[in-house]
Amino acid sequence: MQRTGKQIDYRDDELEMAQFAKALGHPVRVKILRLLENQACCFTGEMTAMIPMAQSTISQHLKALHEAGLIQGEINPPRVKYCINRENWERARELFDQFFSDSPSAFSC
Amino acid sequence: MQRTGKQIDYRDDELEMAQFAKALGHPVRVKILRLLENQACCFTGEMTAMIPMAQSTISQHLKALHEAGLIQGEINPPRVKYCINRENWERARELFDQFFSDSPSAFSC
DNA sequence: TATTATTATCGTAAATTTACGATAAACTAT
DNA sequence: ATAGTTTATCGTAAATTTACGATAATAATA
Repeated sequence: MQRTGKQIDYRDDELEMAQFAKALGHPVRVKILRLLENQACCFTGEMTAMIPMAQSTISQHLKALHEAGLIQGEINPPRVKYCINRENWERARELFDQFFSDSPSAFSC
Repeated sequence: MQRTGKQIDYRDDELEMAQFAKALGHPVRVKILRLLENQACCFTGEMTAMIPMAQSTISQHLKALHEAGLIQGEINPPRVKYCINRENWERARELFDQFFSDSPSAFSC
């Protein structure tokens, strides 16, 4: 909560990882990304039709994914077409891949 | 928040993904896992020495990682030796790998 | 201009997360 | 038994997240 002045020196990739992971840390956001991955839909409305949640809540989750950089929106009035952000998606893949594979020695502890 | 009776039918792997991701969703937990990955340390005390956070806070984060299944603790009185949980680590790797690589078509949207 | 359709934002309440210090618990060693 | 060491848990306060309904914003269309 950062109530003290103490600052922890995180590495850039630690912060990046955590940010991407945080965005993936809710099942509905995972579901949304899967839908976009499979091109099952792209417009916000299609998601709100498939997921029984208030439209405002979906929009909020889309915002979170957008702010994390995992998706991008293209205005196509009056609708918005969402897509996966190719560049950051690759970056996230890279980070997770490195993170999980980087450590053959870790299990002998 | 689940204040309504509405239940969303998440797939098992969506829930699993989200849970692992949530555990990875804080930089200090990423750092802790990296330390364990690199075998830079194993005992709780070594982490509290390296990370300028209250011992109770570190312990709380360790609990979160433990509950997510990413680490396991072995009591070695009066200390506790933490290690990465091999089985779940593999599972997480698999899930993230699938998730990120499963979709060559997603970018043409 | 008024209407319609789609999406974002606002205001909110409840739940959860995060951080801390203090304390308890568990086990050794004296 | 007592003291010391290490770690978990408790109690807490502040921040953030999550969900909702209501409303605003935007642009096409009638």
